[in-house]
Amino acid sequence: MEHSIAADLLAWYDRAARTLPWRAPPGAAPPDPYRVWLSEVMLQQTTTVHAAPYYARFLALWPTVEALAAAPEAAVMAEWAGLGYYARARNLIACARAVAERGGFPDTEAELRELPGLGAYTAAAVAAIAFGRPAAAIDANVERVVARLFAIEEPLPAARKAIRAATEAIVPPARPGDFAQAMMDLGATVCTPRSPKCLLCPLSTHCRGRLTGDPARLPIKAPKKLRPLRAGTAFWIEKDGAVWLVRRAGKGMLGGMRALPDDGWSARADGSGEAPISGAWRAGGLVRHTFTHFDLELGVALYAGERWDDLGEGEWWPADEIEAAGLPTLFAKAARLAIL
DNA sequence: TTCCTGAAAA
DNA sequence: TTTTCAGGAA
Repeated sequence: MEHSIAADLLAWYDRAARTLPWRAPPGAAPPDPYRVWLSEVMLQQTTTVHAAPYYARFLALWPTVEALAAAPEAAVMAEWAGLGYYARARNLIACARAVAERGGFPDTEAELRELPGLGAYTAAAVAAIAFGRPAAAIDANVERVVARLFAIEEPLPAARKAIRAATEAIVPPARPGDFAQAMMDLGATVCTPRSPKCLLCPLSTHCRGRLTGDPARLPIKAPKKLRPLRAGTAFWIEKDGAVWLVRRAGKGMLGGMRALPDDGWSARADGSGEAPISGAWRAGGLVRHTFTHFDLELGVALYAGERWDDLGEGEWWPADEIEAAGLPTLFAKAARLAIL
């Protein structure tokens, strides 16, 4: 009974698999582990459409894990700009260096799990896709598919144990990598969050959620809490066509990224409003930006004074090449306002 | 609990 | 236009 779920899913995958830049066709030899790992890290909390151009650029710049390990940190962070969750980029570098050091990727789920930036999901995905291990790669797509398939009524996150057990029971010994990718494709294209296309689903005859009449309500999620609104200011300081940029602290919000100087706003408190240098300022507009756990209203202040000493650590960057600075989206928005 | 962003829905 | 939502690691 259970084994036919995998068989039906794989038969569907053989004709309906999405073609993605990092993926081997169904049944083909697995791609280079480096490519599998790079794509999976980029796909953490990120859609395939958004990640694809980043994947192509990274691969062109750094075709091997050794090349990435040898890359300057600042260059990697700048290439990551706009993808979000910048701890992933810091972990990417640390992981590349660890892997280069030990002479290649380990080929078991447990060893992969030890590397920086590889949690339960990514370790299982790389083990299955790159090394053919029968590991259960459970991302949000798989969670949704399995919760519906077995009509798991318990709300998330408590349901994770039951979902894991159910998933492990249907992972096939043959083609576990294709199985993992098929589950993700099914979740992304058929068993979608809002209006699942049950009529097109290769698993509809197995699906107990469908018998309840309304599979779309699964998985049940715990209610989310509302986001506070914070206020802050970013400072645009220009001199002879160049802008003053700083490097943010290595950890925390937008950690390690190039940025405009600001007044210290955070998730927990508004900024002080204090400018990094004294002199006249004029208003450059307001940027609204939403983070996971708070909304931010960032005022942009434009320097109108004429004393540029006492700026501290930072660098002058040509204002007309600000796109190339690798600013995270929040500051890219602020820069766009300032340049108008 | 702390980390971002862009697409989709309202 | 504004709001909601999708998507894992530490």
